[in-house]
Amino acid sequence: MSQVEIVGPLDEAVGYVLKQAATALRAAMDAVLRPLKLTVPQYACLEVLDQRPGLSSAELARATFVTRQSMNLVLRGLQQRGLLTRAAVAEHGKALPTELTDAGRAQLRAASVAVCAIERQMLAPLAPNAQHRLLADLAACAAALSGECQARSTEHAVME
Amino acid sequence: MSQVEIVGPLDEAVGYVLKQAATALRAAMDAVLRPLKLTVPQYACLEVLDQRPGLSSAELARATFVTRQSMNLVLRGLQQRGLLTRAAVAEHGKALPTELTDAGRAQLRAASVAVCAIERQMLAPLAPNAQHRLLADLAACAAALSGECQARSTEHAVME
DNA sequence: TGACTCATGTCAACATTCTGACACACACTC
DNA sequence: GAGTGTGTGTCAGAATGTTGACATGAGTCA
Repeated sequence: MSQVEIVGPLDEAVGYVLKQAATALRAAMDAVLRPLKLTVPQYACLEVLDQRPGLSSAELARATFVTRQSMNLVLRGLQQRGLLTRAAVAEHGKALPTELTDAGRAQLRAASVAVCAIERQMLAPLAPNAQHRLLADLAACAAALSGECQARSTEHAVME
Repeated sequence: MSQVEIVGPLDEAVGYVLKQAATALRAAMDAVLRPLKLTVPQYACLEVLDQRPGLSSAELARATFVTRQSMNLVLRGLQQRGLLTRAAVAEHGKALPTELTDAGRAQLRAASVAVCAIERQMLAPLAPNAQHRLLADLAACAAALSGECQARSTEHAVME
């Protein structure tokens, strides 16, 4: 029985530390977003929508790692508060393009400042180059897991 | 407008990529644990308990990033399946020490092998030294967030 | 001793998210 | 044109996790 198959101490397991970091980030974001009356999924929705206006609910859901059904509730809440608008009728297929309102953009701006502060706090112990490295490594890890389903051709690492 | 306060493209936001990696890992773990009739929280519970026998439900909850109440349900399910035992009476305070049974250890062994395979797949694109660096960087990020939160809310940080 | 604080286990109510299911709209093939 | 496949929006139910609350046991300090 080789040691490779045994999980070492938890602090040395990447999965555990990844979960720890994600949990801490989630809690911190939740704390700073609460005064703005925004949940993390709501903020994520606004952020994605600001960068990619016109996205449908289903596309938004994939971008924020939730189901279409959950995103639908999020959108409904944000729409009622006047932070975004959805087309009443579909131009193409059944997808209803969604866009931020001015109020939504203003709210997002405030939230974005708060969240950026959290990110800076999180990355404070790391040098700038280490921060970029972390970003690239995490992206590679995510791709290595999710990419397995569709393409196994990633035999070689793509460096940019 | 200063660029510092604006979240850049999502792919360059550490929080976003962190969430992406955590979600992918969670989904992959869920897939390999399902045949073993284990959920991710259940596996996490077994893993922690194996490394630190005798932990109470509350301690277990903190170690696996859930509430005491949730952990209680997890423990109840695992206990009914004979994978762990809880002391009927508390020796000290109200804490009920928990330990794995032989069946629990066997189940954990199988799960651990599967999860380790996932971790290796996730880390495959990274060189060994990059893997250790990622581990350390993530730990530093988590500490930078949770340490600050604790210090601000309770005024005194408990370091061990 | 008594009051206080802290941690634990547990109950109940609540919120959030997911799974399963259905109908609809478009693109493609035959 | 008819059939098929994919993507989308939506409803309902279930599972999951959380917050709030309470009683209990142990330690601390006046």
